[in-house]
Amino acid sequence: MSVRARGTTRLRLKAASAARVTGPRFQRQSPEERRRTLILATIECLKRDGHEGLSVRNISAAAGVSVGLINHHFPNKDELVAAAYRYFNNELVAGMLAAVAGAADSPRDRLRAFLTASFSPPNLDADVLAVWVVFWGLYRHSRLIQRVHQETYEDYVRLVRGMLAELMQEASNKGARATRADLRVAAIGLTALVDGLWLEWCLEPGTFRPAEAIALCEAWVGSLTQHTRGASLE
Amino acid sequence: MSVRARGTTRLRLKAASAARVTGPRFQRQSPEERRRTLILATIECLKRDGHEGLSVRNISAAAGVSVGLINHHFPNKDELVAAAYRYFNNELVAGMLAAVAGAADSPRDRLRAFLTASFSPPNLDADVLAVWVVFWGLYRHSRLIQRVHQETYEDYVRLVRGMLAELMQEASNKGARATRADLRVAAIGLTALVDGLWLEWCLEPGTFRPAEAIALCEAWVGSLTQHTRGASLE
DNA sequence: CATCTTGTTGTACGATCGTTCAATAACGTA
DNA sequence: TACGTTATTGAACGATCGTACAACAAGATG
Repeated sequence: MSVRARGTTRLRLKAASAARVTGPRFQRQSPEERRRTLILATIECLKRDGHEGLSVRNISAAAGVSVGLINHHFPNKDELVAAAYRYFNNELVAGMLAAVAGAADSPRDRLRAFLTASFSPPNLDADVLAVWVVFWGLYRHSRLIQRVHQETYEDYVRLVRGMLAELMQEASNKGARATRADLRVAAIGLTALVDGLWLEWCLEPGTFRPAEAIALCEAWVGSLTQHTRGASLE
Repeated sequence: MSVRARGTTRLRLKAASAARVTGPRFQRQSPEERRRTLILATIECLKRDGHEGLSVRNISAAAGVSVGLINHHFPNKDELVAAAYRYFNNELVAGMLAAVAGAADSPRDRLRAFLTASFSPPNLDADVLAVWVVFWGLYRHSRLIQRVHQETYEDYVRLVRGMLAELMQEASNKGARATRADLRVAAIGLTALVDGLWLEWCLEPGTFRPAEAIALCEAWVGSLTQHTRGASLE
């Protein structure tokens, strides 16, 4: 935070505050820039202080702006939080898509890339869990949050189902019999396993290593595609 | 809430409020009773309003008492919340232990009873999830909550590991080879799968039926005990 | 019936919350 | 350089928060 040195040290006539040598007291930014700054500050506060950190004063301080600016760029605090939730969701999905897209061209490699990304930073982080937990707590009572969830979670589900469909298609070519019902149950199970392991690790990082979680998930998928039948009772 | 009719309608001399015909305005209770009432009211508020419901005025209103009474039975609000968390945890574990104890005398039946209890009311409930989420959110920043978690979660882990140990012992008698490392990984995996499915169902109850979740878990345990080796890479 | 203990009430206080709004000033534009 | 737009500030507001505390009264005790 260096003192900004302007080219011309102008003499203010109206506000003749004694000896003004510093430059402008703040920088104007475009609404898009400022909104993004505030969103990032919100997530930062969420990571640091959890639900308690969600105050306009806390957030504005983290963003380095005044309290009033929040209500200038967002109609109210809930909208800012919802925007932060959307950003957080989009970042997760984008990271997953990128990880999968960067993997080798094999269903098994794509799954491994997905799992590796799931159990690596920045996702595998207690701070990140703290942020999610706060959003989950808001979910039931905020229509805004519900809408954002619905819009963003869809992409995640599509990714998981797509990967499993590839794998089961491959297994099917080798003689195994995999139905559409199996795919549905498999997606539910894999999601649950990943989420549960991720939750467990974030809450108590010492109990197992990320590599074990990945192996566990791969074994689970393997047990699905290896046998003729999966888990469903019907 | 009927008007309490006392045997003798006594005439108050000091507080000569006009025409006092009602009985006592409140009932004194033992500290244990009152503490329990306040704890139940806290959980009720948590279910109804989530984190927002955690105010002394909201809680005291739900308990039918005045605001000040909370600080008479608890040193501060955080202690009340921690007590509610302890109660909530103990209820869960007690319910699980009872379900398992009431099952037939077979490892497989005990596991099924455990899973059935996990995916049935009162555990399988969006309201209950909302309560858990709030507690999770408090976990990182409250030493009280951390201590309660540590003390109560231990019992749950012991139960899960005990059931899996039985099952793997049984499988071992039938020729399968199961190591202690497998047991550890199995406990981690089963816990994650149960938690993940439970979370998934509470968030979106329409996507699958509780019976499917049970079948999924049983198939997972089956794939562990059936084969010679589990999931670990080492 | 008088007395004592203490569970209970309800007000008051200071802190902090989200939001409003008039004043200010940064910076593009003419 | 002068002007206009508007991003930005910061004080002020009412509401609500957790807690403290003096007064009250319910119920046990003699």
